[in-house]
Amino acid sequence: MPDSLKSAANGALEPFDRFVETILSFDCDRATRDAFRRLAYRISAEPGESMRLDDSRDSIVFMASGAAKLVAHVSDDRQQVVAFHFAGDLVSVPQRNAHAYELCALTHSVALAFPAAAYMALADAEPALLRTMIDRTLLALNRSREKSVALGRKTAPERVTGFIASMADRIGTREGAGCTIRLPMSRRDIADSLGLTIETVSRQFTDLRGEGVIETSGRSAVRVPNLAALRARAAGPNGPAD
Amino acid sequence: MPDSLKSAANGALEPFDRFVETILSFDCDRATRDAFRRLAYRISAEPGESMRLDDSRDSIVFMASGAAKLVAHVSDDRQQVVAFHFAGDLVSVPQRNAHAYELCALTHSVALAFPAAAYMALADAEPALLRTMIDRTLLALNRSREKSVALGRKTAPERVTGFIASMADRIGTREGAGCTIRLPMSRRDIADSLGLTIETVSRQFTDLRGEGVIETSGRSAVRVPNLAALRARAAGPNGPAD
DNA sequence: CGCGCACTTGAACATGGTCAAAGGGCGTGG
DNA sequence: CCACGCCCTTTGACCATGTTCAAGTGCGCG
Repeated sequence: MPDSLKSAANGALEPFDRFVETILSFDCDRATRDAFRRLAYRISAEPGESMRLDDSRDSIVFMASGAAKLVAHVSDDRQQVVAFHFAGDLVSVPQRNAHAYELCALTHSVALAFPAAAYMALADAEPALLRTMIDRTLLALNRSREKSVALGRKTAPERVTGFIASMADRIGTREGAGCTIRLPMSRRDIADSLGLTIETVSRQFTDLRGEGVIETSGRSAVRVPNLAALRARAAGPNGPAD
Repeated sequence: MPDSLKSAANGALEPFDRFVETILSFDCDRATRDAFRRLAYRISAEPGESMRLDDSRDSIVFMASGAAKLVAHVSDDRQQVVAFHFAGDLVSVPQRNAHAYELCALTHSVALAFPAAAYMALADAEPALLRTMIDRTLLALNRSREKSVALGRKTAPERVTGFIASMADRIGTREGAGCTIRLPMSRRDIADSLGLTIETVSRQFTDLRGEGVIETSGRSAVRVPNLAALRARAAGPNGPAD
């Protein structure tokens, strides 16, 4: 498949153009932009495929299109999805150390990868970009903290409800008081993200369906008739924590 | 207690001097340094006390001395310790939103707090500082991800062993192949950090003691005769994940 | 020195996991 | 276009890890 066709599917934009538009959206001088272009390498991956990164050093990955999961491998039969990422996201993937991290495509994805050290060296010349990096890293940190709270202190029903609410915010399409979501990840991915098993996730979906909080059609489509009702359930039986 | 005495206990260094030494350790011009000094407000807290931050906006807190826990409150009877922080750490504390976050002293602590937005505005003039901020935020992100892995996919024995190994690295004093740790946090704090109950944590300590992996004296002193043996246990029965 | 609170220990219980099997979406090939 | 079949998902029954509830122990502060 020629690149021209692929970029047409992505809104007629080359991955690097999308990167410039999303990340270098300040007054970035031409030389710097070209330096980033030379540093970047293009990655595309099909569903289930791992994004081939240089795992001998930290990487920074810009998701030009698609959806991916960042997975930490604990042992052969245990893995934890640390985060989900979608088009426009900037993902920091650490060099393999204590746990092996892997960025794995959920749908057909195109991304740009950079060696983190060289990327940061370039960014040093552009304070505006450094600010963007901080803001995005802080966003990732806050999401990660919220995940810790869920994994450490929430029940299975709360985790699943919270997950659906979060996906509604990130990739749902609003419809009045409700929302429709096309989930790109499998029940296993959801389970590995929430620290549960596929069976438990499935049972929670069934319960939510029974209570009319969600409707499903097929494996991936979820409709939330009333977002407020969903969020109320996600906070637990006592309501919001303040 | 006059400030002069307190700073003497902290190695004869005022909190702000410690901040300059640790964070503004690049060639920072005088005007900027003074601007940071005017922006900072000094906080000191005794064990169990919450650090009084302006919770209407994000804060950046520099721990000049002591130890603290960053706690997310889920409901009255459920809380999650999101991170522990020690002298020299820079903590990003979000404005209260979904969950109420609180930075709470474990030992007598002195800190400098800044409104995050104003702090970042000042930092914009100093790329070297922005880099420091990114590096430290990434460190926090990686620690948070590792916590997610532990909370989502590790057993109680693995979590407790991993916790002790982590504390050995951060605040332990090496002694040949071993290490001695003075834990500033209670069993409850450990439990709230690991997503367990105090009883489970206590039982794990008892087991580790029985197997000779740790020795304890009093409530807070832990000696690890062999750090390698501890780390081997922390990785789980299958050994490291690669 | 003695009191209180943190910690430890024990026994019953529950949430979610494991094991097993049936059902159904969705891609493939006819 | 429809039928087949794989594999993801759902459902059910049993089980285990960690929680809950309850009682005892001892560290450390006043």
